[in-house]
Amino acid sequence: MPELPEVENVRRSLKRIVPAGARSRRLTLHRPDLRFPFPLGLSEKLVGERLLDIHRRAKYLIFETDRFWLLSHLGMTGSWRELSTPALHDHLEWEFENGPTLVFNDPRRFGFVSLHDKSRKLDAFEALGPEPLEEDFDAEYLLRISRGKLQPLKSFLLDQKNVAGLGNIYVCEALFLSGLSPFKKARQLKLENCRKIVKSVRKILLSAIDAGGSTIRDYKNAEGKSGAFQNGFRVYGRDGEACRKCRGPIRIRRQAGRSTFWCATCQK
DNA sequence: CTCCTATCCTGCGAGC
DNA sequence: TGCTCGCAGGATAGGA
Repeated sequence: MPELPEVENVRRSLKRIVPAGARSRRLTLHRPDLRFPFPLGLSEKLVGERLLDIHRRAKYLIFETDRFWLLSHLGMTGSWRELSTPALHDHLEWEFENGPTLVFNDPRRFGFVSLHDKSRKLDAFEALGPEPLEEDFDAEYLLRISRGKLQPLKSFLLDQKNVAGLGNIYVCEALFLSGLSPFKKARQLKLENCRKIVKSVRKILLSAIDAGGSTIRDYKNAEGKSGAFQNGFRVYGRDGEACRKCRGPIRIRRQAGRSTFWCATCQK
């Protein structure tokens, strides 16, 4: 479900729901695990902790409390919301004193949460590449890490250790904007191509964040608001339809287990 | 190494 | 209408 723009919108909406410094009263689990078992002693450890801030790294939400980092990955169908009516697949409830109760819901259970002591080094993100909206994601970096790689651009940009936060939708959209084929080999990239990619990725992500993310089926932020960026898709989910630029057909092909959408005329 | 496949799980739309 | 099939926004272990 959620790529960087959706997670960023979830983060912002969660911050509007829970007042900074709200004290954790109780955390309830409705099953032992999601993708992984819930951390040992999760509920006990978080009681009395204040929620100081909510951050994002790649597609991870990071709840910062007095003593812990609580990481939440949404997988494909994970969502946070303020509890009003209980629903099927509500797995975790987090109550705050004089405040709301947050609920994590995840039908497919590909999501997970993990708990990390702030006094220890956080190594959960060590394998992740740079944030695509930060300065260290630039053309020189892309050129350097793409040397010798036979991998097609699509898989190269989906790989979280190259750049962290892109998923299937935004890679397809960014590649269309860059005019580069998803099947081009990474090692064939020239510096100029890398500039195009960096610029396109940034532009797509910023527009998508602004639009509240993309709602294909069921994505909503924590306040229940859907995204609107799906209305601006140039290629994703548009196979058989006319390219908005050249009027040729948008095509779809299976690539590394995922659907790739592209325009064979506009992307070389 | 590098790259692809299968896998975890539920829900839904297409096609019969 | 009801069934089966394939696919879905992610990540990763394992095999070629």
